[in-house]
Amino acid sequence: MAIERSTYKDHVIKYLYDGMRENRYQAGEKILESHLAKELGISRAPIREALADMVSSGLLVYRPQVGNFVAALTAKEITDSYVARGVLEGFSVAQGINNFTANDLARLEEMAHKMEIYARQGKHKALIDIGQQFHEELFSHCTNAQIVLFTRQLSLKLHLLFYKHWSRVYSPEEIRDRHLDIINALHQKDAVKIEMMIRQHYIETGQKIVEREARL
Amino acid sequence: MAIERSTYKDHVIKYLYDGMRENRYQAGEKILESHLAKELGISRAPIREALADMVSSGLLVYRPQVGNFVAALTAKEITDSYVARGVLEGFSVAQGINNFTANDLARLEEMAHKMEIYARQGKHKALIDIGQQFHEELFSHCTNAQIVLFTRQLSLKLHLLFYKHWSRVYSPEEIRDRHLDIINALHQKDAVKIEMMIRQHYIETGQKIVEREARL
DNA sequence: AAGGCGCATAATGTCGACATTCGACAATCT
DNA sequence: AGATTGTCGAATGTCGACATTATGCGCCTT
Repeated sequence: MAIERSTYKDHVIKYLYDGMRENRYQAGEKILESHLAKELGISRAPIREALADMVSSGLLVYRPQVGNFVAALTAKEITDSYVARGVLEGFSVAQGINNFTANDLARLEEMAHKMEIYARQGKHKALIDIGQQFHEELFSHCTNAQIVLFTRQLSLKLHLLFYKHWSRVYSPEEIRDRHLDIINALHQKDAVKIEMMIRQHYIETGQKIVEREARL
Repeated sequence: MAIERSTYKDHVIKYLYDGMRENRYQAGEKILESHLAKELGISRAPIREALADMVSSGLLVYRPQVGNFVAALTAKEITDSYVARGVLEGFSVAQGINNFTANDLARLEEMAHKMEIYARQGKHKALIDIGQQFHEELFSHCTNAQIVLFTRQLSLKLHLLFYKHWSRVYSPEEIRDRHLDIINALHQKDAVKIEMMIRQHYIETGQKIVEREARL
């Protein structure tokens, strides 16, 4: 498979992202540099850079002198990651709470209803996409670039590793209500309340996902 | 300068850390791969890996096709980083609040007093070292590996970029009291209180550091 | 048969060289 | 003079090959 121009590293990263989204890699699987190099028709140098990048975002795990492996999180690590996401996104939204316009809130509400519909129809892919958008919209109103960076990093990691579970741990009504609760708190402009609500939201979601993983 | 054995990347990282600690690099300065390669007597490959690693921890900034530069944070970015640190370390300590033994608390108290002494004596290096230890001790009782990881990353970044300011923005008494306040809250085992106290602590410190930077 | 040792294989770590791109300076034009 | 363009040097991006190390298999020993 050929790749166009500009720096190869980003192409490799995108290639691996897509691969994970399409389930072409299993948790714990080893990623061989030379295989990727052959697949993409480039040398190992940019491959290595891409892998190192994904290690730093937690999608891969690196063992010196051994190689890179698709992250295989333990139950505790899954819980921890969701808690961390809750802490970060909770603060993000609270910090940016005054930057939401009426228009923003209306759009969020619409998304919540769309999510319910997609959930009922079993359109998991569409549901997951909107879910991503919803939360990206939530925390991107935060003006603290450092927090947004961490939040987005965790968002990506959890998305790629657990997206397939997320859409199945809540009923359509639960999905709608949980998101509407957040929107209501946004209307009230209560920073403390929304921080703790979102934190709690992710803690619960993490627990459900761990339970679901255990069952498989 | 020769380097021993095992993977070179870590040596390069340590070399750059030390260089930053010893003020051999200025904010915004470009890091030339070939210079480092010559200095260390190795090829550019491990250098590039080390630089990429430091980019991911925020110590360097990377511009494609141009190079790596020592991070030069704007006032807003400094503020943001300290706020982020406060959010993360605040949660860390709150989460691990029940893991502190009486012994731990006694050690922390001793550190606080040592810090006051060093501050009075103008022993900035020793003061800074104990300060690092104090906070490492604080957040490392947290069992959430993900949060600890982020916290430690920010801790390192802020340390290397601003350590020289930190020891000068508070009086010896302030340093002692601010840390004793934290220890008192730890005794009370009030998770919410300590989370917000530490968060506030870093927000204030960030502001002071920004003010001090502006004056130079 | 079980366990450990050593070798073969294949992957990662590192290297030096080449290709490509950026940034600065000089020459030219308006 | 100021701005624009062309050129050149130097740094990054990429490559292919070599050095080194981990892992698995087979043989040997007990």
